[in-house]
Amino acid sequence: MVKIDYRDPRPIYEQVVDGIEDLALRGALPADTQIPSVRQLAMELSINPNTIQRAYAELERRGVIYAAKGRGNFISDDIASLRARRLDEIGAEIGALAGRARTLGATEEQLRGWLGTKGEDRE
Amino acid sequence: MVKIDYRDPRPIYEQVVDGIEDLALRGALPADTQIPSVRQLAMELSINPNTIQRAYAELERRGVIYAAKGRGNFISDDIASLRARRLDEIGAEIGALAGRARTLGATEEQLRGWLGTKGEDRE
Amino acid sequence: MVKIDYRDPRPIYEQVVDGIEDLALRGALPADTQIPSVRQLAMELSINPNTIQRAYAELERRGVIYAAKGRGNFISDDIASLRARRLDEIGAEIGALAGRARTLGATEEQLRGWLGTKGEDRE
Amino acid sequence: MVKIDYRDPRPIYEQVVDGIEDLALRGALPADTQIPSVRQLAMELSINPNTIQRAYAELERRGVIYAAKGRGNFISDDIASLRARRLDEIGAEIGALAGRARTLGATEEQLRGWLGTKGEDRE
DNA sequence: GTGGTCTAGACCACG
DNA sequence: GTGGTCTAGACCACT
Repeated sequence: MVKIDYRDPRPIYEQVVDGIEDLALRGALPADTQIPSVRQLAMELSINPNTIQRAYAELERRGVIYAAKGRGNFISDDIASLRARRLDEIGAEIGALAGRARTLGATEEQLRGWLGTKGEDRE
Repeated sequence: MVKIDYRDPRPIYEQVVDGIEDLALRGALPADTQIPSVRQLAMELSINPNTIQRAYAELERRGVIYAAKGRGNFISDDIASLRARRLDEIGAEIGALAGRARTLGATEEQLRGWLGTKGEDRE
Repeated sequence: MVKIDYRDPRPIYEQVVDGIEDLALRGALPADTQIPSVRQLAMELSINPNTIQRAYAELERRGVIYAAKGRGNFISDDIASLRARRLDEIGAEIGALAGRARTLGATEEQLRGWLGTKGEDRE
Repeated sequence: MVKIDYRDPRPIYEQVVDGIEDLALRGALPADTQIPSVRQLAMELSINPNTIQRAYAELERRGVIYAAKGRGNFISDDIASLRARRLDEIGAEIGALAGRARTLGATEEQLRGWLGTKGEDRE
């Protein structure tokens, strides 16, 4: 489901949140898919259940999953709008970075180069 | 010299570091310019001197300033290489974000749009 | 873990940094080993926790350890490259001292003698 | 006489001490040579006379110069022993560094290489 | 419990 | 006056 890297400086709950959100936004987990229960995922990852609980709460707050009492947690069915929102955020970040780069003297050519091209895996 | 935003989630010392580094990298503070003393800036910003001290220590570690006991802190020369390094970092970040955006289905047109154009201030 | 010498003119936090870095570089602390918590080591050495905190921050900056909020501090893997870098630094220092010694009239024989021989502990 | 580098992290008085000691030990200033008065050197270097005063006091303490009241300061006539002592110190430092390098896995060949060879200017 | 940030106040070395 | 170190004690985020 998700991999935890203990050397990652990010808190564990955040790694869980990001991992599941990523799967959902990329479509790897279709709408209404049930995700593991808190206890189950906690066991799987050898992590304190409180940590998973917190991650799920955050995912629900973000609208990525919804909880059905007594039945479990499920991927939200409105992933499209979440994806759009996320893209907006990324766009804003890129815009801010580009502005800062220009301030420091970056050329337009450099900027376009950093963006990479489709097919190339820049990350 | 620098503005502190208490709503900013970043720690205060980091805001100070980024603020002064920005001024230095943009060339607003020429080489060997003396920057405010620890105590003075602390008073100006109504911040504990230790916090400023920590910020200045980080700036010295980064090579942005150099400190001399009993004399004060000064902008380093060789800002050029720091600027180049910083631009590389920004480039890598933009590349990573662009890659992630493509994964989520962003079009090349969107990406170019986010980059903005010279003169436009996207942030 | 580390010994503090109050007659040593070096600041305490630096003695802690050097002590732990030494253990890590020599391989006495394998990768991913957890080191004492800030508070625990502070108590052990009868030192203020802030001082230990500062030492650990420096160690993290140097890549000797990595920290995870709420979990603790751990020895970094990739100690090998740190060791190589450290050896380069020592080599440069020795070279500089040797040059200075020659300026003051040291003979090549003296220099070789100072270097000592394997097995002999010169310090 | 001596050059002050304001970017040098060493305190100014130490730069003066080291500079003059260096000249004396290398023989550039023969025994009993008169060195500039406190005021004169202070003016020359645009430095606070107190700072020069402190440097001269340290030089006298080290036996590099001697003060003749009312007549000025002069290079000591027993430079030879000072030089020998200084070489001993350097030797000890090199020995310590070599020991540490061995602990980190340096080979004897590396050590000899760092020492450099006569004629080569390693510093 | 863990690490990280901040404040307050003290002391030292340097100019 | 300057920067640098240390202590004491508080608060926050994370597990």
